[in-house]
Amino acid sequence: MTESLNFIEHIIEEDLANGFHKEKLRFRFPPEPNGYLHIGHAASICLNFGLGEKYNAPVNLRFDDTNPSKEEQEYVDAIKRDIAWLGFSWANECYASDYFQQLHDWAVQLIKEDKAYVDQQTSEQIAAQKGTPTTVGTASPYRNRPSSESLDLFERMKNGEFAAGSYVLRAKIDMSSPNMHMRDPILYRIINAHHHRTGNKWCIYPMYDWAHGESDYIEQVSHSLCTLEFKAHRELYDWYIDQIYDSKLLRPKQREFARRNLSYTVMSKRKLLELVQNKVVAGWDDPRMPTISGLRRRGYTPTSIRKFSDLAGIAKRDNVTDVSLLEFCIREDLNKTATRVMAVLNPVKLVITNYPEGKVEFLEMENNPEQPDSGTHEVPFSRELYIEREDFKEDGGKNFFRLSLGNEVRLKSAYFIKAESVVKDEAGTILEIHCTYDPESRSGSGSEASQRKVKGTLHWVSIAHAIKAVVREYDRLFLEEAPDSHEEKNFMEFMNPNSLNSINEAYLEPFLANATLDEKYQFQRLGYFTLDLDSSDGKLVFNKTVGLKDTWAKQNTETPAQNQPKPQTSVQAQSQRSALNEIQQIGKKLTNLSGEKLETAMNSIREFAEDVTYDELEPLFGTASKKTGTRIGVLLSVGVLLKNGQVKNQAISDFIESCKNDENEILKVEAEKLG
RNA sequence: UGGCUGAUGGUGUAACUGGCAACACGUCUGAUUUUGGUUCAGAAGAGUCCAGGUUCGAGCCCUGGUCGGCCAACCA
Repeated sequence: MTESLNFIEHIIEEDLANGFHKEKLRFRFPPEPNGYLHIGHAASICLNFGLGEKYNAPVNLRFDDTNPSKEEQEYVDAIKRDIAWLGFSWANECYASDYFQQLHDWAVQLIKEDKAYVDQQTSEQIAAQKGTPTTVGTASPYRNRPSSESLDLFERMKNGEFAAGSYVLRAKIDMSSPNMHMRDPILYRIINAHHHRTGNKWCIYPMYDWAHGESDYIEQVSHSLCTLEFKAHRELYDWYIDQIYDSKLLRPKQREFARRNLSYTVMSKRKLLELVQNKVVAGWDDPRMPTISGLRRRGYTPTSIRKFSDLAGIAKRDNVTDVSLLEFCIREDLNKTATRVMAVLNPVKLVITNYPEGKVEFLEMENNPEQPDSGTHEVPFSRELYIEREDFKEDGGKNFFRLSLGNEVRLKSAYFIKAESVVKDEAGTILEIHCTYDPESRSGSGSEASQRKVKGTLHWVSIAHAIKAVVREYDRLFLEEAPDSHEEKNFMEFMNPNSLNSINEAYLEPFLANATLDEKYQFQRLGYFTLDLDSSDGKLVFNKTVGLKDTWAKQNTETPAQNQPKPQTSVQAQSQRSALNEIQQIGKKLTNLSGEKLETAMNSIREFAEDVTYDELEPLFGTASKKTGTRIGVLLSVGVLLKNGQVKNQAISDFIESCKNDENEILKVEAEKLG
């Protein structure tokens, strides 16, 4: 199979073609142990480890532990657990902190070469001298301090003689560089905190840029892949390596890709931490969190997450991937592997009046129809059952395939029943449904009666045998597709208040008394569920991973079609593009529309046209005749201009005339209107 | 006002040296079905951000724009 390559693979292939030895390929995944991994990290993990598998190259797991004030062993452990769970194994477990001595020695070398100096200004002073992206910086008064003096001060920094914040070591590069990162970046700062690995051995710690590239070099990583926001760091990354580079060794190269965003959630450790700390969620592994541990607890499988990363791909542009793709991946996996069981979440009592009281039958049910070898298990059947309240309507109507009075349905793996009557309380709520069953129709009996075709098949549990459980259903955490893309609003404002729905008394078939944390279940007709950590002996708690695809629910709710162009109604969207641009955009789609949608589109063009000047519009009179939509947009705008007092000059007349002769009906009609 | 970077169906990605814009999700039909699931068959949906240019031919090359993202932590 010849898969198409992503742009990183193209880079590697090109390097290989240019003589780079395949055996020297080496990658790394470099998390900072300051939080839990999320689905965005999974993209990076799958990229790096996937490359390792593809080229049979080692992949290191390297903890970027250069800031002890934010990092903890707990995070190190969680990160290792998550990567291993995803099914990847790293060649070496590395830590930036392993290289502290080497990094220090190289820093001393830089000072001796007059490429670094100790600064003793406040961070405010240093920031002020840094300039802005549009104005150059100014030199620190300590920039030309003799290197012997810097050497002495750096040694004393290391020995703990100075307070935190009083001294830093800076690289001497270029205070007027257009790249802010090159304006004498800080190499070392003093932090008096306990480091989770080096303890109190050090009180000076290297900054990210100084540690990262050099660590790549030490480990001889060939391709150092990171996200787009580090693009501006690349120049510095290269500068640092230049200072210590030995041409006999491999020189790492940094390349950047776009981070993966998921709709209806946030994907930054800082924001996820905020959710945890504000107790909006129960913890890093809350099943609503986009963390690997959250998804695991929710019931996602490693296969599904790797598949998702595979399908979503990797590129350089900003993106928001729809969660429906993730949901597709987990459904696909679970459909093949989940054990089918029956559970009723919102029960109503069903009495089979012609079934003997006290009788119990144990019926066979397939564990998984997708896997013929998966066997069967027994389900008890009796006179009184629970079915789903939504599965009964006294008068269902034509499109209602479930149970209604006088109507026959099949009970899954059991018998056909026909509803005869209902018992209600004073408020009209149904308390019991009374029905009769056909004794000849038992599933699997092979009888003629058992092979009848009916539209509906319902799931059920026997009341006397059912076990109770808590079932937690989850909805998206945010109501907004991209909650953190609004500059003027905090992402917390978009929280979905109903993201958790806990059902305290759901009824499960007794088979589930032996449910395990590893096993995945399909509650038939409802969705995929998995046991939660909160379960204990006698108290079962299930998480709903994802629902089954539900075309019935879709029919009932008038959800707006998702495959239509989004109406550009937001003020923000409109103000960001010029009116003319909007007209062109709408115009393009015009020839695909008809009826009401066409009217709406044409009207919005007319609205935008109010903000367009003749001078802007005129160049478009020459628009190629095959671009009919654009020409209609231009013509409509001309109409508005004329209405507002624009004089009809020769150019306009010519344009209108050419539209009249066009093949397109709309164009002709609109042109006629303008004379 | 600067530097860097990106723009391809509703969404995410492809398209090697310029050659019929492809795949997946999603959407919509129909068939099958003891899950309104699955499976199978099919459909709709893009003038590749805009305007020029080069070329027999441009998503790709050139020129000029537009719009988005990133960059001024002793964070990573």
